[in-house]
Amino acid sequence: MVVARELIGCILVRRIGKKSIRLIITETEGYEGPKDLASHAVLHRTGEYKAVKTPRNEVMFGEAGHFYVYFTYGMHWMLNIVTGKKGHPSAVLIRGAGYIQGPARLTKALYITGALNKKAVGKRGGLWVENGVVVSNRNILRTPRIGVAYAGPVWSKKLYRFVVKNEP
DNA sequence: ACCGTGATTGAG
DNA sequence: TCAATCACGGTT
Repeated sequence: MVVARELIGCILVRRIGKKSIRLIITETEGYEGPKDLASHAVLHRTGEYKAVKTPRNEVMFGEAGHFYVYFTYGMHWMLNIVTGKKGHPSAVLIRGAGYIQGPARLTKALYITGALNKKAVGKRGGLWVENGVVVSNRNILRTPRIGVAYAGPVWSKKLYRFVVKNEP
């Protein structure tokens, strides 16, 4: 959650050939640990919830500083950065940056696909984060995460979403 | 409010 | 095997 907060105001840089796109991160969501019922790392088995490594969520169980990029709704890519210690699956979903609102629009605008999954955050992969502007707490809204009703009454209400106020 | 689109998951 | 679901976005 600390990372989700810290990423607000940082600059997401995407390099495509000789050109780069730089966008200030404006919206993030944290998914933290093996108890977070909203997390892809936690499988909803009958009568039991458990953190289980699968081909899709595997990278979440590894070292921090790698991308978790997954495909959903048959057409959208989602960009996350793994943040937890090894074996403690956690990630931050980047939901908005610059003028772009929405996680699927962001990946589309930055040409982000599953090719970046499991890659390290850095220039080698052509996608990285730099220090940007300082955004104070009073300019940040904390809300429940979006689209996680399946996580149940407790976990769906956690204030794990951070968004810069006054976005159009 | 409703649907596209296909990977992932859990049930049989 | 098969059917439901989905960390969404565009259209009605």
